[in-house]
Amino acid sequence: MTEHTVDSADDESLAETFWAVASRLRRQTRDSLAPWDVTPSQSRALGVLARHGEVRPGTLAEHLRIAPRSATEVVDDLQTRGLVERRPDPADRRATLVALTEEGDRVSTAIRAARRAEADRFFGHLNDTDRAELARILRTLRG
Amino acid sequence: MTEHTVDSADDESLAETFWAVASRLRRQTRDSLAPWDVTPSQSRALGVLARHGEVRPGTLAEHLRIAPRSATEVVDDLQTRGLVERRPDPADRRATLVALTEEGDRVSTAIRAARRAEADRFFGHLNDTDRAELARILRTLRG
DNA sequence: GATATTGCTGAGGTTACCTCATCATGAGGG
DNA sequence: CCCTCATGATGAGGTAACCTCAGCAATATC
Repeated sequence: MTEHTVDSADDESLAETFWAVASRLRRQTRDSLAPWDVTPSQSRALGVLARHGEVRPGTLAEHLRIAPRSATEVVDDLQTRGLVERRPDPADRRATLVALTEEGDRVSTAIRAARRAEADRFFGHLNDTDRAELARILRTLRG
Repeated sequence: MTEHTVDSADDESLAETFWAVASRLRRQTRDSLAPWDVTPSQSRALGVLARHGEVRPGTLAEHLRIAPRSATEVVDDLQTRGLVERRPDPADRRATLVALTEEGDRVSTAIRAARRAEADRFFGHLNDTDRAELARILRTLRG
């Protein structure tokens, strides 16, 4: 078994604590996505597609705030998993449109529910007051 | 400039706000580390070494909450940059001790100051009460 | 029509992690 | 004293999620 020998004593900065929490949340998210064999970044892309319908890879990249080339990659992965399909953009023959398949639509709906449950579990360790405080403070920091 | 913020369209969940803050902080941290050509994970390791003095790779891993093998890697990188050195542990011939070099000590001190300034800038928007609250809440979430 | 721009993707790189296998050393039992 | 098991570090090899740069079409602009 692992022992909790982590710095709880010394003056860990706020930023460090923040990152520790972030990495825990990231791992939990990953785990909660495991049943669908979908990575977090794929799930984010599915979310955009569910909200916006068919979009070009470039547009997807903007929504995800990543480079266009990286969007191509995510789309590749989703396509091999049969969750999205590419079709030519009738308006511009250079462009492609990416859309959810039926399966992709099902999975994206299921994931949305799972993610909400997962967030509840994670932040559920807090009482209502703390959760509200955290939300308020984070909104201040978001800028 | 490129960070994984979730599409900020609808449904502002706690998790989404959290990640929005995370990406802002991450970018700022990266920028503030640039002058020393040290990655965030290396800087975290330097921090642990500065606080704890010489430690074994395995102990370092515990503090950083990463696998022992990954600590070996971070130490490798810091060693090629001349910021740390390995020496045999006199108490156990299987083990190695990792310690800051003089240069590593200088750099880690400089980084510490820069990070504090950066954190002040980032978390400085909060008053003392909120900062304390945030720290407390994050510590309960860290697990 | 020549030129610049846009949209996508191939090639190849980076960071920060991971697991599994190996090897030396150390600790405890018989 | 030997045998077995646990432990510390590391080699080998892998993954996710990004990146840049180059190149090729197709479109827009002048």
